[in-house]
Amino acid sequence: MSLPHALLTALLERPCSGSELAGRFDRSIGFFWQATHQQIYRELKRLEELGWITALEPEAGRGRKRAYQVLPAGREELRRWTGEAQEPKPLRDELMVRLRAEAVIGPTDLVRDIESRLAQHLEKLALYQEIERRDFPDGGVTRQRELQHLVLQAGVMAETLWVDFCRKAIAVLSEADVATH
Amino acid sequence: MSLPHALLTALLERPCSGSELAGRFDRSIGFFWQATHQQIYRELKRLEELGWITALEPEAGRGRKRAYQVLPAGREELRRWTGEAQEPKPLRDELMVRLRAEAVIGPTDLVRDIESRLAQHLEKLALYQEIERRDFPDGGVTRQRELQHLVLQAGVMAETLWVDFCRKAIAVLSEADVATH
DNA sequence: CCCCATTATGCAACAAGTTGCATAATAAGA
DNA sequence: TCTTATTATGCAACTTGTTGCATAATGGGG
Repeated sequence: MSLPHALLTALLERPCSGSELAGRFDRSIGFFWQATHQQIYRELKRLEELGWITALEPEAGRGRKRAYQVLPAGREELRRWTGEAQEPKPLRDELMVRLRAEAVIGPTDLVRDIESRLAQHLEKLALYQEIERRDFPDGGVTRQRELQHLVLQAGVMAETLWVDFCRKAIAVLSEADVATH
Repeated sequence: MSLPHALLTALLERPCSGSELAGRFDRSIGFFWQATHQQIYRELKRLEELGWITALEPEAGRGRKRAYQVLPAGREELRRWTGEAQEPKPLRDELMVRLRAEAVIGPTDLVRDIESRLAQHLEKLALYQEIERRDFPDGGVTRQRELQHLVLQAGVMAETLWVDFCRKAIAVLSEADVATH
């Protein structure tokens, strides 16, 4: 159960409409949580029924766009959920299955895909580092800023890990399969 | 669509029964892919209907345990899937949402949960490193072994990342919230 | 042999993610 | 002003993961 809480977080950061949320989940929030517009609308309806959020009147001149804001009960639910104990989620990535599969069936086109992934991860790493420079030149002045920076750092660390791992994988996959290697 | 392929991989590594698969998904395969026994049985039935695997006769003296093995069509499907291009899956972890939530609502018990997580990740890291020492003392002699080692290394890298990250998070979360900090 | 505990298999309901499709409202361009 | 493109909202079907529950077979102990 995280999409509702991600929505509550996003709306507490800034009240906005369903479609703006969809945009934010495609971009900034999407760096650490993803959701489709169908999901978002589905969930907004639920959150409203639970009394955790409320819809504001559409702004003048913006006839249809309906902004949502978090109610006290929603804020309290987010506080509860944030502080509760949760199990870490184990690693789970198709790439691991595919590497194990190649180990047993022999060479496939997997190395080409990993080369493409390497490029993508390098690109994303550069983007995160650029965002870091732009948004957090001094790290973070308030606790809030520091925490936001921390989440971005998680992205940097993850992309760095994938870059390293792709390089390792390409090295192994590119070797000729010599029996007494 | 990865569970079917994870099952094909596991069965190619070693034909076995549904319950043995469940055990393997709780342990070794479970380090990089997880599945419940309900899922496994559901999927085995599907794979059999697709003609990708076949059930062997129960072994003598093992009246009920039914082993499965992969058919040529299943092997070919696994080869196809392994080599196809796939998008990397972006980072997606509740902990990031919770950190962002705490940034906006203020202090919660999150730091306690992260301390507990740190211990869990350290423990798992130690376990993976022990497995690495035991199973791959020389890295890997064949391509197959090298690829298996590589997947284990991914686990080591991931746990190392989480240990580092938890430490960073604890440091930030433990600071008193001073405005002009 | 009998009884109880454990194991192997599997149905079912629900939640959450994914994809397709749709309508109405609004904005932009001619 | 009219037409077309874009945007905002949202229903629906399906897949995959999660959890509860169940039965029958097998194993172990008394």
